[in-house]
Amino acid sequence: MDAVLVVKLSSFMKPTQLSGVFKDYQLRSTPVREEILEILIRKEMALSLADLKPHLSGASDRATVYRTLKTFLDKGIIHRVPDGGNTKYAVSGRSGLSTRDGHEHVHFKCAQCGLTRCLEGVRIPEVRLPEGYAPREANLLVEGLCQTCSRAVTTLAAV
Amino acid sequence: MDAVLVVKLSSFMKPTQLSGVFKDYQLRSTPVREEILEILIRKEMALSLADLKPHLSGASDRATVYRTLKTFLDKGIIHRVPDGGNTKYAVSGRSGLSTRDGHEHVHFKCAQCGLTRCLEGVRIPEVRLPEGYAPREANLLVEGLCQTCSRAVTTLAAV
DNA sequence: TTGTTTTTGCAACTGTGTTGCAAAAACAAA
DNA sequence: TTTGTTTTTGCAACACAGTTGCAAAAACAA
Ligand SMILES: [Mn+2]
Ligand SMILES: [Mn+2]
Ligand SMILES: [Zn+2]
Ligand SMILES: [Zn+2]
Repeated sequence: MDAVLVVKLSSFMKPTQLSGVFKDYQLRSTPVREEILEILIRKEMALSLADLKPHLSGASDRATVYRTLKTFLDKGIIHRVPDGGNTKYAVSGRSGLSTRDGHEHVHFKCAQCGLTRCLEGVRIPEVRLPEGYAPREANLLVEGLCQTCSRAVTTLAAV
Repeated sequence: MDAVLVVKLSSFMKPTQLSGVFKDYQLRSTPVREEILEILIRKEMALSLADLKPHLSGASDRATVYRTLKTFLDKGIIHRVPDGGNTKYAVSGRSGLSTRDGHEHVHFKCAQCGLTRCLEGVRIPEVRLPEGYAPREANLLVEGLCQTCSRAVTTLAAV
């Protein structure tokens, strides 16, 4: 881990600009990497391998995808989003700050539609631990209904 | 889910008393169930199937163990403890309250020794979510050094 | 274009968690 | 204690996650 480079990954970024990102991280620019990173950027949600697969253009091996994700993790391009099911992955914020950099945000999983999102604006509150515990990082997953699904419920109730 | 029965499961409970617990939950008392429950009670930490296995007296099928855990979950005897790795399980507090009952406590995973514990006294703080999100439950995992391991570090530094 | 280094695909493997089914065990009732 | 019913267990098979060794292919720097 060396990347002090703060690269902004936004969904407004053109495919052409993406290959430049890899140079910054000293990674070779390959079709698989570009495709995976683009999917993770466009879909603004955390994706598991299974979620990712249908978006991948046919030919790319599972092992390669896993290796790609691991590489992105190592470089801090993406972060893990544990949501109870299989591990999901999301790009490390528009700010370019990974979880390890202390930018620890809350994750929200919708019980209805199943989508998991980074709530980048919501910090994990401090907790007071018993004597002797030395915390280093924290992960807070909130489950419930997302905006879309809770609106649906409200609308339904109003009818 | 029906159990309003609040059964206290403590590590001071004798094996004989355990079989009584099952009756309260309308479960048949079997060797496998008694053994698994006893292990979960004695070890005061969250255990995965892999953690559990070496403590089981030889003959008990993986499928049976999983089914037993699921049964215990359904009855609220134990709760899931997601700690990033495989799912772990821990008895639902001395108070007999499961996570679903609103007694949501923090879990701590030690980066050194790998043990994951329920911090039953530490509640998960409320978080203010963006408009529209309707939270139902929350899970907070803190990683760092546990009491034992952080003490070891301190001691080492003092030498 | 060439040579070096990295990445990919394939295959094989470990481990988790689930399910159908028939035999065995638990229990309630006689 | 025996019997009959219901639940639990073990086995086998399965689907899927995630990892690794290795040789071929692709990326890149010179
Ligand atoms: Mn996130
Ligand atoms: Mn717990
Ligand atoms: Zn939703
Ligand atoms: Zn420790």
